Amino acid sequence: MSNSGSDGGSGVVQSVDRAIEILELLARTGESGITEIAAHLGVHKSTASRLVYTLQKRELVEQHGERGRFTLGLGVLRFTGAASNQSEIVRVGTPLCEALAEKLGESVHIAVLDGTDVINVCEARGPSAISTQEWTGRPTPPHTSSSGKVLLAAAPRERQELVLSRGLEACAPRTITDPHRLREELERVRKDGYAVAIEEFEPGLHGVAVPVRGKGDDVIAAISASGPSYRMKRTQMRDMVAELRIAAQDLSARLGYARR
Amino acid sequence: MSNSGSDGGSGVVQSVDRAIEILELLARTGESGITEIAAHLGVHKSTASRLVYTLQKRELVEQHGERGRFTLGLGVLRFTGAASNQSEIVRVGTPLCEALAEKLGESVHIAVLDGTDVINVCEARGPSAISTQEWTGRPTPPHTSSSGKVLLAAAPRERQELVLSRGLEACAPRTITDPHRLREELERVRKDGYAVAIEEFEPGLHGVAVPVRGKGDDVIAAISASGPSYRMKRTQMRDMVAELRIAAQDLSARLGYARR
DNA sequence: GGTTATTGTTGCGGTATGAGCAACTCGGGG
DNA sequence: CCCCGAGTTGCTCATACCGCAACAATAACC
Repeated sequence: MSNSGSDGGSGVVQSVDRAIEILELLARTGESGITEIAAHLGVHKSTASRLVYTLQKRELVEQHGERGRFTLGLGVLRFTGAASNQSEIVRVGTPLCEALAEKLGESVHIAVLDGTDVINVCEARGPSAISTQEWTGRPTPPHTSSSGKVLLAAAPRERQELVLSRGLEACAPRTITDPHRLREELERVRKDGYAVAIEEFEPGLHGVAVPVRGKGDDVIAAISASGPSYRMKRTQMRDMVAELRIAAQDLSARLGYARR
Repeated sequence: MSNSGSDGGSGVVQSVDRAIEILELLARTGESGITEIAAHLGVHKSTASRLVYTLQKRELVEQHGERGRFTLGLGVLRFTGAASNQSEIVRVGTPLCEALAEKLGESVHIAVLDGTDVINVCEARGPSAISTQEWTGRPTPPHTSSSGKVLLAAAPRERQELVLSRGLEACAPRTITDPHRLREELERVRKDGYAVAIEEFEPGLHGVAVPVRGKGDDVIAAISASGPSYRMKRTQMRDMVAELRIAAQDLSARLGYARR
C-alpha cells in the first residue's frame, strides 16, 4: 500500500530495509500493532510478525503485555552513546562548540536534519547555564528554531513541502504558523546566509544560526547560538553571526571539505 | 542451516539479525572496516557490504571518507527519544523517580541490564543538582555502581561470567577490581536485597540500589539513589533503602505485576 | 454466556531474493 | 612498477524468506 517512506532502491537488502522502516514507524507512532505495521509496509501479517520478532529478540522492540502492541525497546539506547561519540561531525564539532560557547557566553549547538526533524547532535552550554537544558538527540520541528530554518532552507523542495503539509504547530506565541510567512522567511535565510528565531521556540529565548557546508556546497548541518532575549540584542546577534560563520567554515574544513 | 555462534535462533530473519549484529559491533568497536565486519559475522565480504550499504542508506551507519571505515550514523538518534518515552518502564517510572528525588533530596535513577552494560533509562536529579550529570542512555559497566550490582546479582550465571571475563576496569580508586571480591559482594547483595557503592564509580559519590521485580520474581530493573558522600551516611542510606523498596514495589505493581 | 470479529502466531511450499564467488577499481607501500 | 590490501559490483544458484491459510487467544457485542 502506501509506501510513504523511502522505498530502498537497488542494492539494498529488502528485509533489513523493511525492518528499519518498522523502527521508524514505531518512532513516529509511538506504538503499533502487527496488522498496522504490515499494512504500512504492504506485506503480509506473517512477514511483519517475523521481522518484529527478530527485532524483539535483540531488544530493539518490546511488546506490552502478552499479546499487546509494540513499541521501540530499550536496546536502541545501546547505540546512541556510540553514535554521538563516533560520528565524525560530532567528534570534531564538540570542541568547536565548547570554544565558541566560551567565547560568546551563550549556549552553542550543532544540529542536523533527519527526515523532517531537527536533531541537535552536540551541545555546549554557556557559562551562565541556567537558560537552556539538555536537548541532544531530541527531535524538534524545523520551523521553530534558527537552526531548523537554516537546514530547511537548504533542504530539497519536497522535504520542505512535507514539513509544510504536516502543519506548523506553535510551541510558543511567536512561532511561525503561516505557511506563506515561513516560505518568505526561508527565502530570506537563503539570501542572507543565516537565520534568527525570536522567541519562536520558547518565550524569552532567541537564537541565531548559520549553515555548515559539505562537499559541493550542500548544507549538512547548522551551528547556532541561543540565549535569553535580554542578552541577545541586534548588535550582539550581528557579532554572533560573524563568529558562527568562522566556526562553520572551520568545521567544514576539518571535516575534509575544501574551504573556499 | 546450523548457524553456529551467537545467532538468534529459529524464527528470526537472518539478514535482519545480521544487520543488527553489525550495529552492535560498531557500537562496541567504534569503527570497523567491511572485512572486519564480514569476519565477525562469518559471511562473505560482499554480503557484509550489502548489509552495510542498506544501513547506510537509512543513515544508521556512516562512512568516513570515500572508501574509509564505518561508524554508527546519526540516524539512530531518531529512535532514542521515542524509545525512552514509550517504553513502559520509563513511562511509569519517571514520575516515580521525580517524586522520590524530591522526597530524598538526592538524584534517583532507574537502570536496566542490557547485555553486559548497565543503562540508566530515567533520571530525576535532586534539588541540590550540582552533583550528578545527565547519564541517561550511556552504558556503564555493572561492577561500578549500586544499580549495576543489583542487576548483576540477579542475572544468570553466564552473564556474570561474561562480565568477569572481560576484566573489571577501575574508574575510581575504590572500584572493585578483584573478581573474587565482586563475587562475594554479589552474594551479599542477593542475601540483603540491596546494594551500596561507596565511591566506586567516582570519588566522593555514594549510591544505594534495590531491585525492581517483574512477573515470576525475576529482576527487570534497579532503582537507585546517589549523592555526595558527606550527605550519604549509614543512617541516611538505611532510610533510603526503605524508601527505595516501597518505590520498587509500587513500580512493579504499576507495571502490572502482582504485588506480594 | 455464547457468538462473532480481530488480534498475533505458526507449518508449509514456491520463488523471489540474498549469499557467495570472482573480477574489478582504487590507493598506498615496498 | 608491481603487489597487496581495501571496498564495490555482475552474475549465478539455492536458500532463506515471503505469502497463504489454518490456528489460538482476546475483545467486543448482543
